[in-house]
Amino acid sequence: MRADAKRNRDRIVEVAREVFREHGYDASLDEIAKRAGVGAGTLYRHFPTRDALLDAIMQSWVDRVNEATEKALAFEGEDRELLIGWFETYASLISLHKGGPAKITSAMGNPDSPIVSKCQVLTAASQRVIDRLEADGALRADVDAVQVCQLVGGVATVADNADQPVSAVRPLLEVVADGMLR
Amino acid sequence: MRADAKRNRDRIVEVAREVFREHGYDASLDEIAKRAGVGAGTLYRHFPTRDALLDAIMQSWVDRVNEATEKALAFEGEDRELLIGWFETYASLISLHKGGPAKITSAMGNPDSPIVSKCQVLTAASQRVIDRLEADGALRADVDAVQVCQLVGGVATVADNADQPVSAVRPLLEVVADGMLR
DNA sequence: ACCTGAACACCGTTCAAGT
DNA sequence: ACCTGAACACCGTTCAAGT
Repeated sequence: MRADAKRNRDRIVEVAREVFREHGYDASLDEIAKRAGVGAGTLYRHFPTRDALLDAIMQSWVDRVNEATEKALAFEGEDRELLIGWFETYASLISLHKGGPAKITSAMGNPDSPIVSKCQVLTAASQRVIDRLEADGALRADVDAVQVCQLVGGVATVADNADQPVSAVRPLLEVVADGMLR
Repeated sequence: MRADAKRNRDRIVEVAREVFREHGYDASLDEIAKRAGVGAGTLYRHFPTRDALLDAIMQSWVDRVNEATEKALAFEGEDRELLIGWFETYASLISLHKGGPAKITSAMGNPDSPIVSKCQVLTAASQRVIDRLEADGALRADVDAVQVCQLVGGVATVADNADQPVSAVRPLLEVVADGMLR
């Protein structure tokens, strides 16, 4: 890739992150191009779809997911608290910007989504939490990681749609946790 | 209201119901006007916002909610089955068209929403189911109707976003039910 | 009083011309 | 090889003119 192409690409991703945070996932791509100082065609050349741009944005976000997972697993205390804590972390992680929770959760379990690899990072993280609880014998046998991601994603979507912080839906997360635990 | 105005209004609602079912809640309002055989301005005169049109569509839908509630309450069997059955019914009721679950669920508990009255119909219905279960002593004390609507609405939104039928998310509804029951 | 539809604004997407 | 930005298409919304 040519140096100027790489520079443009990086700049677009950086600006997109900013604009998505400000205006949500439905933000104007034209504004992103303008703020990045490139023509509209350049944006489309690098990212043929809106989702491709989202995928690029989430590249650096993977590190944060892994960090948060380690932190959750290091928690020493009651299983219920661990689980609810992870739910809150998970919900926050997918609340990158308005429209994010719905976008990510609907991609969950869909192998054709342009952001599959990012969903896998999330399901893998949830799987690790589940494994830890399963080892404690604290879990009902029939829950899998994708279901957990969908459920918590659904709750996060509720909060996002209502323009409320994740903390506002904590009672819902507690119900979900209780439904999963023995 | 003049006779021709009423005729136009009714026609718009009827067509909107059809078009929303076909193309989801984001369908083009222009297409609705065209199919209804009215000018774009006429649609805007009767329904200044997209939500006002949705509210009108849901007018007749209220009867269906009440019917379904009676049917759910008439169920004789285990509490768990009753609750899961109601969840499935609820999820189907708010899946009027693509985008419906998110729209309705985000309006839940927001007094300024243009479709508040419709949300109240839903929460009242859920409250009746909750009351029945509470009388049986089957419920955890700390669940209210709005929370139930939000949780089940969140699950319905997951199904809707992934273009899947309500039946596909039944395992998630079971987890929610188990979280609510003693 | 109500309706029509042209006009405007806005945004996504493409592509010919330029470097 | 990559970029630009004008051009096109599409849709929401308004409003002057018509009945």
